[in-house]
Amino acid sequence: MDLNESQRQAVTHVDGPLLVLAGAGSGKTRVITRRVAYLAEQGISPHHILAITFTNKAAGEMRDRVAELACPPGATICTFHSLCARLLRDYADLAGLSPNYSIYDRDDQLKVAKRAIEEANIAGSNFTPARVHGQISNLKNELKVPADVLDDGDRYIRNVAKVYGRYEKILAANNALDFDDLLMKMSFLMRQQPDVRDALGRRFQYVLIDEYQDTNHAQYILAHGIALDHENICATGDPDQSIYAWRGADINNILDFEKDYPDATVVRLEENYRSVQPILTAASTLIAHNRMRKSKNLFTRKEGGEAVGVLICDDEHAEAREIANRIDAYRNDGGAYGDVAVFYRVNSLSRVLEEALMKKGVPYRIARGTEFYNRKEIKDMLAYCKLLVNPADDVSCLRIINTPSRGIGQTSQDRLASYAAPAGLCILDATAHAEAAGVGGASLKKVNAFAAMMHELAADIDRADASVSKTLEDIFRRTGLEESLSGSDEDARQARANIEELISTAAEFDEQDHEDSEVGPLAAYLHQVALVSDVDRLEGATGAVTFMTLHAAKGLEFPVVFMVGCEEGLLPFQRGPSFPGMDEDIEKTEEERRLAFVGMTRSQTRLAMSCAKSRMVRGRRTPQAKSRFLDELGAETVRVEDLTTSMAELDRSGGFRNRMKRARGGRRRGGFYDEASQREIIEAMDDRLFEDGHRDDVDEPVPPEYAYLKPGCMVRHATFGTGKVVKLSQPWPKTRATVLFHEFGQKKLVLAHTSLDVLESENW
DNA sequence: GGTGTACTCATTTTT
DNA sequence: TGAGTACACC
Repeated sequence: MDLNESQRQAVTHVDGPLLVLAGAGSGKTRVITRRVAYLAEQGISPHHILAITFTNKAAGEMRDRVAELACPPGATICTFHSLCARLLRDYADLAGLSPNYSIYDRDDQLKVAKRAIEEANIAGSNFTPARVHGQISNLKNELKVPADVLDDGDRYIRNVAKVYGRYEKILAANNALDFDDLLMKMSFLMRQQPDVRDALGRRFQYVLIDEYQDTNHAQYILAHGIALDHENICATGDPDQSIYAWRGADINNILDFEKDYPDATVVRLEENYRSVQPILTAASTLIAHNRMRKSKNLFTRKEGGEAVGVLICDDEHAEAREIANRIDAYRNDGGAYGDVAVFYRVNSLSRVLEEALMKKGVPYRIARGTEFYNRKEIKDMLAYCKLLVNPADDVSCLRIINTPSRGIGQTSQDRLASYAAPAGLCILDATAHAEAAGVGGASLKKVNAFAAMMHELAADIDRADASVSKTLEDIFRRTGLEESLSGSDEDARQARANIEELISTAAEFDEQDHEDSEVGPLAAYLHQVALVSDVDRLEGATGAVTFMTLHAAKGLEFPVVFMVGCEEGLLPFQRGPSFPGMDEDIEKTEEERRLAFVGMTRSQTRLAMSCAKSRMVRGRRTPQAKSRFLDELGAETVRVEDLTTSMAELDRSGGFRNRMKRARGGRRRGGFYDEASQREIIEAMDDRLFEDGHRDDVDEPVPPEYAYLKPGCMVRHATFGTGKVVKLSQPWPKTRATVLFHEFGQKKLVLAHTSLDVLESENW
């Protein structure tokens, strides 16, 4: 067997609780997949095996790898959320739900939170939907209902409890669940219905949970509930990689596993197959500074390897330039761009890096979860589906009642809503009583037409032969979405392509068999889609440098890694001011240290960590101190390179910036061009500034970079990346431009909000 | 529905 | 600084 001794031990352990403490890069995934196959070889029906992961991506990979091991199919390999979604459909009656419930995504959840705040009549900057929703989410993860915190000592929490109560009422009225509900309702169901728990225990006789260090309380209860009788529970994870406490993950779940199961077998996977010695030593030395952990002795047999670089730079621009140069050099030495990753603590650090790489012509990609399913046209389509499956879903109803616009304006919507509420109707029902609701004139006809259309669509779905893809096609055509997107502009083209893609994923879904008899295929499809984000898309070698946050890096590996912004305040992250001697939250700092550890242990052969002595933070140049973590790496395996020059500060704070600023009437941004290209721009444009760039209406020169913004220019936007200007909505001076971005289709950008950098223009 | 402007707020985000 | 948003106005 191609396993080391401890891996073998973990794989071949069959009955009873097992804790696998899997160090970074120790072959954990291999152990889990082999273990599933091994259990099957021992004559255990795969039907009785449940493997739970945190992401669909991980679940998919595990399924593939188990299949490769010639394991008979039938094991349940899925995420906590998808497991619960399925069980709640099966047990809908017992859970007091209707199985066609909608699953609300983050946007929908925030809409509900917003309404709940309004209804609870609580205002204040502490009560933003996002914030309150976060609190509610945490409470749900702890399996707390509003009543549990209604008498809390903290007034803020008491108010949150009020909103939480309203929030739950709204969800219930819409027959909808949020992500946390899936876990919470299922936990409650198991608690209240011993029969359900027994049945699940009998069905899933072997339970495996991956990334156990990131489980929250609800997930803990679920896993242990299922395993209550047989105790065949195998938890794998690494406490040193627990980085989601802020989202409710409880590191004590893994630290206390042996208390929960005193008989547990504990296996430590300590041989690292990923990193060279200096990287592993530095990372281990760093993490040894944490007190809340199980000590581990990671080792590697990989010989050699360079010392970990610690780069000290003048500022973020110097840092970015240095990294760009090194990536360039690596490539010239025969390396591939795709080998390289750059990690940062916060997304905002990516900008300067992007600029530097772009200037060097180094291709890069940013790993963000900007999902396919977040696009407007996709969400519109799915909202129609949700509404058809679940007419009570007012959030979806309001989303599409006037999309595409069909003359049902805010007023009519309000009338329908206020008619529906006291009558206990949903809004879709209310459209059948539009006249009674006070909708009159032209709007009345429009509402009636909408009601009739939805009625017809619903009737068609009920026909037995309706496949999901066919339903989607019908919706696209008959709701007028197709017509509204029939234009020839890039926006519409992209939207149509996206919808085609959606329909083909639905066709794939149609191909699979689903035993789900509780609900129709459309409902099952919606539940699946709601729980899929496409981080899966970040795959394969692309020949580009990869940028991502430290959080996003978990589970990945790269030959070459740069970690930027290793400065106090950024890593460890701290909001607000701090000073020596100030009380610190040790647990938070330890999580930050784990985050640094995760980042470092992603790298296979080369690792450089950089810091800058000064950095722009929220529009202010701020002196930065290097991260304490850099001092905790141990001196032997680290090579410090001081790249600071006394000249640098002078260059940038010098007269040129001010000149730019004055030329721009004291507004707009700066800091993108290096001095040489800035001079070039100014010189090229000095005599044309008046002609092209002077605003007649305002006695103020136009910012030079915008004066030359024309169709064909390459531009860069902080959120969307680089793109090409398709058109300006009117000739300059203007405030809006349409830009074609490779990944995001066409976006209208408001230049008055200073969101663009012009990269190159034929006019220069 | 498009446009301009004034305001406020600023981690990480597997589902 | 800069981006999203709320709102007023056409």
